[in-house]
Amino acid sequence: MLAFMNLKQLAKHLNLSQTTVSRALNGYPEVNAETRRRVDEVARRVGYRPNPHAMRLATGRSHAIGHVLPSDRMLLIDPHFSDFIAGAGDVYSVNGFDVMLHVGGTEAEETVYKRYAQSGAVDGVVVMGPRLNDFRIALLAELELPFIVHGRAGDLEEGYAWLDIDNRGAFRQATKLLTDLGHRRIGLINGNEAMTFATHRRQGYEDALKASGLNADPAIMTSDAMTEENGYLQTKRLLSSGNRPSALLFSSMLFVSGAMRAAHELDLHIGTDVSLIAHDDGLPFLNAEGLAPSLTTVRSSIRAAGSRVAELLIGMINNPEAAQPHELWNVDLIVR
Amino acid sequence: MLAFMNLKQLAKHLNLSQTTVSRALNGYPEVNAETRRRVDEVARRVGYRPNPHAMRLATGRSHAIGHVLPSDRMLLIDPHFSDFIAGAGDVYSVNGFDVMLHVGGTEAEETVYKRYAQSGAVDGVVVMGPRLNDFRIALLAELELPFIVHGRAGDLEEGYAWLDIDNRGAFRQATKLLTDLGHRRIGLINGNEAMTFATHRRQGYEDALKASGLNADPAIMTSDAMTEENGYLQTKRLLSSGNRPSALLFSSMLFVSGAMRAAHELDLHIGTDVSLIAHDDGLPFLNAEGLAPSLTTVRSSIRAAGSRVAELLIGMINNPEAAQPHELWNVDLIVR
DNA sequence: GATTTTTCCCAAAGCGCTTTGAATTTCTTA
DNA sequence: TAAGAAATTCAAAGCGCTTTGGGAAAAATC
Repeated sequence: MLAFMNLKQLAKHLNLSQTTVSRALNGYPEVNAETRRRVDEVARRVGYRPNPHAMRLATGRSHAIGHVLPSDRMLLIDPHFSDFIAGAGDVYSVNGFDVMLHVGGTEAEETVYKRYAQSGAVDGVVVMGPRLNDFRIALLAELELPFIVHGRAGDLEEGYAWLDIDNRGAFRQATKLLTDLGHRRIGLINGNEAMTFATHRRQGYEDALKASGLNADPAIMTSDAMTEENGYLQTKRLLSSGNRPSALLFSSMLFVSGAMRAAHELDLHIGTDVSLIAHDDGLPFLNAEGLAPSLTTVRSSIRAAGSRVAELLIGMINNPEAAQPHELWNVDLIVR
Repeated sequence: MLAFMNLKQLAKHLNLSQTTVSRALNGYPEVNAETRRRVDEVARRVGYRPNPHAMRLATGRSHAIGHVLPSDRMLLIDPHFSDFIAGAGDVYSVNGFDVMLHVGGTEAEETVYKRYAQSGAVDGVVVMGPRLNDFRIALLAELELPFIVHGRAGDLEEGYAWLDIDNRGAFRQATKLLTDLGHRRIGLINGNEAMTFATHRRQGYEDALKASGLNADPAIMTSDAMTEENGYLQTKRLLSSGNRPSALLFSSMLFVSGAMRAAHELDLHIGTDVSLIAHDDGLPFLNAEGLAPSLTTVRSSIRAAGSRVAELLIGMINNPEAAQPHELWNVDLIVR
């Protein structure tokens, strides 16, 4: 069992030239069907694997996708990330792509992208957690490195590929559901509004309030990192204020964990004293269905988004001429 | 500004041979100090970056570390993972290593490791979430791919490098604290015991019970994926049983979220009706300090473990002759 | 001053793959 | 049946770097 055979040896073994073997293996047309069969069979039998570094050097393609996580703490550690990458990773590996992950460190994020572009270390990158006017978009466009954004950079929708969920629509719907139920004072516990998804959610919320002739009250709108603790703190603050909201809208299930804790502490009953609706990314360790009283959610699997983003990016890499994909996903309002 | 200059061009630009330039850049001794200075300076000025693929092909070293996540769902999506990798990633990037992440997909885990070993795609790998007699350890040893295990494979402690926390000691201590306080019936909500860390924790728990002349009662010991929902379900089950435990021990803060929900629902007051102690991995989105009533924990930062594991592995790669590192970390019992 | 060392640098040979350009062989067509 | 076309195959030239095996110049030794 010659585990570490290289092309040259394999070719000799087959009494063929490297050229022919290489072509046979890579599916080029100019090779006899019978020859190809032989090559494939022997290659499989001896367990031949082309050396990826040599392949990369020769082709200039790396068959790797870059994910760069800002050194900025909050995004990095975000559990939403691991679920996204779980979805994407699946697609990558099926398509023979590796993931190059870059986390924090001293090297500036910008430098990492430049290095990637210059060296061909990756064939493309995924931009996660875009901000308003995110600098990465301009940078990557200039570097001519194929990339796709999970989310959008503010209102900018052209000039780059993206996949986003309709955060604005989702929160509009959710808020409308509450106003239709008669709620007049609805709090919003949002994620950090430096991120566009949070901005969009606030806009949806405001849309719906306005449609009902209500004004958004900044006193009951918050914008913070999505942690259990912040969910607790903000909920407690809002629910213990004099003019307390009768319903709360959350940008993450992580908030909800904390919120329930706060509600219980204040002896407020969820569903009667205060209504809760949350955005549910489908994080597997935090299941909305399991909550009692069951929670109404706007649900969109972040994992599914990861898969699709990966597919789209691979498509862009394989076919650079095609138009930049833009996908806006509807979000399911699940009334419970 | 010639951003995409290669060695040849750089050498010509400097009126030197590629050899000399390469050596100057890589810190070899046989080059004149002044020459080296010139090379360094010009290289920096023109922004020269060696092509990593060429480098890898020539040296056979990839400057990348592999992390392979089993397709098995529960580990993969585990938020503990993202915090571990956050710690490791920092160290990698400081040392010029990339992370190769492989997630699920159709390719068998074993095949991935073989491919890595054969092709030199990575210089080493990190094994996460080891199980009793984990097959990866034998495999990687046979493949002669440097690797380090975060945790241990059951009682096997030799023959591979590892870093683990003293789970057994931690749970022994935590349990002892409870028995010292007079608790006689203590429940254990553990992670999946296929993982060694969970087994170790149970053993520590049993050690302490035995030391107090108590018997472990399987009826109040559970072993499940560490999710909020399981924490809720198991806590509810245990606390609504006839002979309910007066204290509960949790393997994860995720469990605790659910547990608090369950306790509130049952109208049991935490701290008086039932005492809680949990293992706290220091996940940033789930802060034990923020909990009220504040929670006693055995705490060990999974992120710090990630950093240290990365350091150790890089050390092993740079110095293959050295002895395999074994590190057992004490866990802090934080009484609140 | 001649010889040996040391210092510094270079040309050229890989690393293992893809791809170009050309050479065979086989098949068509006139 | 000879010439042109099509089908296959090959030798060789890269891709951009490291590293081996010398050499020339400078320094040290006798």
